[in-house]
Amino acid sequence: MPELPEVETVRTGLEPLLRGREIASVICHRSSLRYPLPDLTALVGKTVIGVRRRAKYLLFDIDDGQTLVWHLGMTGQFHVLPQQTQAGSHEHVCFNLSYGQSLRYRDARRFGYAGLLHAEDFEKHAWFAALGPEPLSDDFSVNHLIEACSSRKAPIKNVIMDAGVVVGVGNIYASESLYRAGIHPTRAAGRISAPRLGLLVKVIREVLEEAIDAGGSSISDFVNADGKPGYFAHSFQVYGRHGDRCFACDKQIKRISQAGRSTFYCSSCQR
DNA sequence: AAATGAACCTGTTTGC
DNA sequence: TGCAAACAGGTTCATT
Repeated sequence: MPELPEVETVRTGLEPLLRGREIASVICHRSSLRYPLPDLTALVGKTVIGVRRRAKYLLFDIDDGQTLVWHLGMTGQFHVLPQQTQAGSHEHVCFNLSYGQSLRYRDARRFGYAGLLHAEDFEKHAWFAALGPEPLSDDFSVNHLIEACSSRKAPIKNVIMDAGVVVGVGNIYASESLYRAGIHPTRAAGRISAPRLGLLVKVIREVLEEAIDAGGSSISDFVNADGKPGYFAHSFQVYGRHGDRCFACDKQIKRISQAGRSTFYCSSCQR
């Protein structure tokens, strides 16, 4: 389900609903998702003091100095519902909160995972230690991308999806960004000029910011904490449009497979 | 070293 | 229509 804009949309929706809420009880319907779940009952009686995001991870800061780290995988969703609401299908965890509401985690494919880490050094954990910069921060500079691409023979699409290079760019926004930058997705990263990589940095930022402003992209089932879909899918130029015409040049959008993922591009506009 | 493919799961779409 | 194969927003691990 989620790339960076979708996770950020979830974070924005959850933060005001959770900040200052005490966790009254926890109901766990299974002991493991992708990995075994941490002991979530340790959170009973604790208070959520904030919700942050790093890469595609949600970070629930707890008042005892711990951070509940949660990755949504492909189909993970968080919803805030009244406590009396029946558990939905594929609902694996329910946190009952003060003031009669509950935070529910639902995840059909169960690729999501969670951990309970110490807030002050969570970035040393294996999930975070090798991550590259946030794409919307100044650390994701033109020089950083030039450095990461230099002498690399891998296709540029694979490089911008490499979380060690830059985080948060998933399969949708990789295709959309390369289209906007006019760069062919199979081009070797090390054979792209510095000005073109500079343009790529700029458009990755633009695409992600526009998607966040639109509340994310809902392809089949992405919804935010209020159960509302995002609208950025209406803005796709290439993703999922294979066989249809390019809005710019009228040629057919192509679909290929790279590293096991579908890539969409225009062979005329992207070189 | 770096790149591909499989694996983890279930639900939905596509194609014969 | 019905069934099976293909495919889906992510990440990690094993195998070239």
